[in-house]
Amino acid sequence: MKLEEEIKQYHFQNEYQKLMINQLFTGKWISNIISKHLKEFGLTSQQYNVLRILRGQKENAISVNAISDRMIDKMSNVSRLIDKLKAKKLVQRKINKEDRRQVDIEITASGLELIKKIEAKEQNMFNQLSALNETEAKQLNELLDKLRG
Amino acid sequence: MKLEEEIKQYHFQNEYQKLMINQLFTGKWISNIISKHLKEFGLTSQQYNVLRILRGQKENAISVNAISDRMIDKMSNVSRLIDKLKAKKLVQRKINKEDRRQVDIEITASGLELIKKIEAKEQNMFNQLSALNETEAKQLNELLDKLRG
DNA sequence: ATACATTAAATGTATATACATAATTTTGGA
DNA sequence: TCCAAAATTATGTATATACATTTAATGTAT
Repeated sequence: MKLEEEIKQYHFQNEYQKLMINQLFTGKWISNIISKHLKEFGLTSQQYNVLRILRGQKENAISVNAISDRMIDKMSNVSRLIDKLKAKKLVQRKINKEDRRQVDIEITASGLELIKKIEAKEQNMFNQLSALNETEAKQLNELLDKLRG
Repeated sequence: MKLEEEIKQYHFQNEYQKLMINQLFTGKWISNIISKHLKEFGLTSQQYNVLRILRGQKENAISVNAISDRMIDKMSNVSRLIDKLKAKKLVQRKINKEDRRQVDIEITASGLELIKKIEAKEQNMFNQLSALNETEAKQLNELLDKLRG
């Protein structure tokens, strides 16, 4: 639905104001799609993001800071996010021997399994974006990158 | 900066996965710009959104539900949002006489003043989007609308 | 070697949010 | 008319988030 109908606002100061609002709205829209998808697996989108980052590191454990650097939403308290994942036995902590301030995090076998299960149903999620064809999706990606300068 | 650098992820399953991530990232980016701008005025972006909706209604008070319908982020508890605005004397509540379930909300004079102050500095915020020219901004708006179907 | 600054992670705390439930009023059908 | 369903707003509660502070380890300049 057009933004105007979604929020019942039919006039904007300029194209940039509309863009801000549209971007906020669409970000929230995507975020809801993802949250719903992850709900049946008991994960938040932040937690899933961390799990995927850890998997991307293969065998190498990675510091809390490095996780934060790679997150889509660079929130301040990755520590507590790790707590949650650890409680579910999806990750484990290891003190780094070279720098004992640093705590390295590693995904567990059951963490890897969970990601697989989630990915098996992921196509359903992508299908919700199919109003755009691939060329348009690419074009949108480029405009978003450019927007952020 | 390109998404790849921002989150240090250089491979995506497909253009749609990248789009989801890019959209989340950019939504958060905009949201931060707005929050920072509003911080000096002591408002959250949700509160500001409500104030602007109320101003848009001119003289007419408007129900809590109608506010929710018009919000960018259609959150469940507008009631408590109104509490906060009322505590700052930016809005007031009025029981509707035709339907006593309904509570109509009205912006106060000082609410209107505050919006004016905020808007006076708004151009600074739009300037942060100036990496896109107006044609591109329009194109982006169209793609976002189309994405949501 | 010591003092001071910096870094990494964790914690405290206030506020925000999601989601379920309640309280009140209105609506609409038997 | 009366009663169940729906609508509207408010509240309870658990969790998430933002932001400041703390703790511990390391780096650096003298």
